[in-house]
Amino acid sequence: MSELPLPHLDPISDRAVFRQIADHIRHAIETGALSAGDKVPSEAKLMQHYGVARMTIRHALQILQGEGLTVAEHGRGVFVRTRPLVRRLASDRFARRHRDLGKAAFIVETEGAGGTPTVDSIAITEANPSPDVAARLALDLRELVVARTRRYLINGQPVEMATSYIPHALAVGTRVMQPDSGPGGIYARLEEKGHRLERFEEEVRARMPYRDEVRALELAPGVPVFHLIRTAYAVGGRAIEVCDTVMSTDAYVLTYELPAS
Amino acid sequence: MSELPLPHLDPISDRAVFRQIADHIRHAIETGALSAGDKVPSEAKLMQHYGVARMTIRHALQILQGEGLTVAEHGRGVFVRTRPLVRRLASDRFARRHRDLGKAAFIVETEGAGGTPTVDSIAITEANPSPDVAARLALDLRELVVARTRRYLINGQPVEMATSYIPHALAVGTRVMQPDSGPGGIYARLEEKGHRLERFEEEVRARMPYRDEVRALELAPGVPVFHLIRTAYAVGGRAIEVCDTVMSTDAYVLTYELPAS
DNA sequence: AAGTGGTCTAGACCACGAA
DNA sequence: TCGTGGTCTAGACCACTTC
Repeated sequence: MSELPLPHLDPISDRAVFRQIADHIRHAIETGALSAGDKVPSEAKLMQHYGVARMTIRHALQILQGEGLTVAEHGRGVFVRTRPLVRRLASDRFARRHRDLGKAAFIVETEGAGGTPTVDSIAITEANPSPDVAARLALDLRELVVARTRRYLINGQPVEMATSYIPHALAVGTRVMQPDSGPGGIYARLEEKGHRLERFEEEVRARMPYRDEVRALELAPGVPVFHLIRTAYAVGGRAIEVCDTVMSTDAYVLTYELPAS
Repeated sequence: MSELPLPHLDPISDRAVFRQIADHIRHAIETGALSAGDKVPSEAKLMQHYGVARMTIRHALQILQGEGLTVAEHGRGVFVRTRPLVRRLASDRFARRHRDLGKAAFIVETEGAGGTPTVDSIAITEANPSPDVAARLALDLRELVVARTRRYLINGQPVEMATSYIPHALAVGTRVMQPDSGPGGIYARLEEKGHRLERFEEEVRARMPYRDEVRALELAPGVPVFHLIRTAYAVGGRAIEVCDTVMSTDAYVLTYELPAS
């Protein structure tokens, strides 16, 4: 406690004790008295400092963890969270000129930013579409779609999980159904087959992650996820792919260009 | 408990008891056995059903609340959260054709969706820009900017808080500095002054809200916020406005159009 | 072994809401 | 008044990390 001067409880305030304690620690983080990676005083020390029961201290720490300000590490202590490398996604990231390089966009961008990219958990299946996917692709529920799932990592840290759905009729006989879809990715394969891409529509939501997302993205408590649903339209207006993506909001800033006219 | 059949604890599992209980209730919500607005069994009933201490039940309920699945109402009970009216923001929402109507975009859109729009907490101040705003507007830190802050509500429910920053030199002698900026809003005023808008750049982040945002937007626990920073560029490339917006992720889906070429 | 957080108990008193 | 959730206590035992 000698390192971190914390105030004492205000006996007059009707603010709950655990909230006051959370306020003190939050303030220390916001002012920089505790900075990223620093250890928060242990529960035992905080109990002694404030003269309250352990559950009260734990409640306060839980508030901060829910706000995404701290992480607890079993047996080591509670630490101020460090922010990972942030990846900026530009709205022209699917422009054709970025696709002719022969390398996937994710690889190029990550290496350009000085990180080491990895892609794993690649699974390719054929199944009937969900009602939502079917509606977006203007398909019947009994038609087949190819689902390509993969997980993206930067410096070994998972940041994004994505599943693409492509009508089976468009995928047959192409590398779309193989783990390595070839230079330029599946968009290049679809364009080779005569489906020239015209535009994409992207829906952006944010929410707290589900349990399996917490596991797959190794999310810290209190970190929301972006949920993107992108539909690719070919010239003529036909939807030829839907991509459903969940990404850590810690690792991404999305940027878009909006027209004025 | 007769209404909601919950399983009992698995004595073999090494999954923590409070997690198992949270799993059961979450499953009931996901399968629709409990739907939006329904009351979760009271703590007392859950204690009896599972034969555990009250703190264990509370811990389980806290997990669900942190996931944004439930809300507790003091003296009434714990309820499955209801989703509010969702507003979809299109990427052409600042196109000039939407501005010539004489009404603010927010009003038109909300009325079109059958809601009642309100704008309050309007504050207009002059001050030096923050380093971030100054950089985006290519201003010196000693120059003045006009800050317009307002809060938007739908059916009395706050959904969005926004602050616009405009270089003082562009705002003098216009209604930009008055609470009612006139038909078409501040963009129309800036264009009248000869600053024809060319494009907007929007940065999208998501995170857990700060305390003051929880208050101002009346956010339920476990609901993240979108944080948008939009910069407006005039023909010639000059940045003429920065708008900083915090919105409930519950109330919004953002949609963007991406070019393929 | 010592220190840390993770889980759980069995109570207490309080504040709020509905009847 | 009664049932509800909100706060808090004072312990217990366990699992993990560091030394």
